[in-house]
Amino acid sequence: MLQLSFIRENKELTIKGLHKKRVKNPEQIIDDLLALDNKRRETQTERDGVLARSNSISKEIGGLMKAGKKEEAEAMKAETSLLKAKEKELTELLNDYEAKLTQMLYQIPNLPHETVPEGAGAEDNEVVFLSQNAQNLPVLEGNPLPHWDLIKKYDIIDFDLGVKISGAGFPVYKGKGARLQRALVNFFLDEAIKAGYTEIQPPIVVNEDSGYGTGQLPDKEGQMYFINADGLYLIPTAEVPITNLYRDVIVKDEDLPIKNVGFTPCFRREAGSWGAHVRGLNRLHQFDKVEIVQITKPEDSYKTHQAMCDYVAGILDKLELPYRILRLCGGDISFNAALCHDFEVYSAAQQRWLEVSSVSNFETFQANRLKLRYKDENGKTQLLHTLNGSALALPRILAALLENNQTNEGIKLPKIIHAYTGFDIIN
RNA sequence: AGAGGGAUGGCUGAGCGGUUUAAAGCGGCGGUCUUGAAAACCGUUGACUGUAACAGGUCCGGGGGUUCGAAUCCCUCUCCCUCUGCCA
Repeated sequence: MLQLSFIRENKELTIKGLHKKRVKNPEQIIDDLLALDNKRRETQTERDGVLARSNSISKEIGGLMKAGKKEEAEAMKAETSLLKAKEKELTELLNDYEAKLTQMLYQIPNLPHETVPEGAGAEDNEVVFLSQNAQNLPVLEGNPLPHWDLIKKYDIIDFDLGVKISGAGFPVYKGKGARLQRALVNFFLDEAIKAGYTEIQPPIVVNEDSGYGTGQLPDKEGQMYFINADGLYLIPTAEVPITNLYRDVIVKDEDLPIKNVGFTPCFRREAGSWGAHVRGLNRLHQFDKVEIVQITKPEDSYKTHQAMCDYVAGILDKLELPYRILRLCGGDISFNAALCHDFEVYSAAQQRWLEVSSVSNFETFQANRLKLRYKDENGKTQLLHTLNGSALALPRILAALLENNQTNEGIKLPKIIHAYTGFDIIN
């Protein structure tokens, strides 16, 4: 969430940013927020005065009791009952204001970076890069099959078996399908390690605090699977556990920047979507993903965002997949992000662009909730910036690899992965 | 899962109702001394809130209570350790 102090000091900037994010009537929202903030601070000042008086009386009573002046001490207790009542009333008021302020802040999205284009939705996203092999979109010869037919033809992924043991959206990977996915995971992890990331294997269930820390809660509660008996959530992305490692941490200067990578299954309930665009591997309840997470000083985060985008682009190049990079517009960018670049690969049989990665800079938006800080050169405690990106999400990469590389002989895999799979064709 | 013991500042650890505005040690930072370093000695050493700046307020695992006053007493939750049991 945004810092209240920032909003107080940058009211116009905040309102401008919220307009770009297509928030309705931000003037009213910010006015209400600041009015409540004023009331809160007045109340706190008043309560603190009452507490200060109570504290000093208690000390005096302590002194008198010690000196054996019991009667004088008793006399002083009279005032305290009044103070106590007042203090209780003011504290309740203060708690109420604070709860309301927090609720209001939870509803306010992050402000977009200046490079984020204006726009209402997906159609206004800006294509900032098109890979060489996507300049002319590949056209497949003969009767190309979409991946949901290819997986049946070669018997490498079975949705029906998944339905039998779990439900829709839980595919079973078999034989070369399973081996290809495992190979890709290893490839992605090795690449990240080469780029200086530290591999993390986090738990894939998290507690409520972690859900709040990275912003899945309170709003997106319905998106996560919840284990009622233990009060735990299945993670929707490795971002949640890996970023929450640093919740309530003041990071040492020499440990910055933090670069972590983790492979986990991801679980998403994603209720209510139907049709061809969610067929096959396009949208699942459980899927595998390798995620990169960085934590940087504020002045470094945009340079880091670029580096992370370059890194993801490099992997797609090695996989020889046609892709484009979109800079999401104000209306389409996620609630938490200040800047987000989506990577989409072209899946030639579906003739569709599939989102395979999303690289975001959250600036201090997550760090503020996480209380993730460092000491700047003046010794002052400051919020850090958090960033993350998929590198990469497996199912859609798999879909594109299968579709784009199909031939009459079988699916010919890109060279880079042969050493990982131990085979070069699925037939 | 049963029984018992714990949770205090970056770490170790005292405090068990009123100079605790948390002792002491270690570590960190600054200084004296030194050609430099070590040792020794001296000083310093958290977070949040609040203010123009002070002041003030909050924080001893979380929440609630008793009291004029709680790190200290009571209730409750969470987590950790030891023993027993179970187990990949």
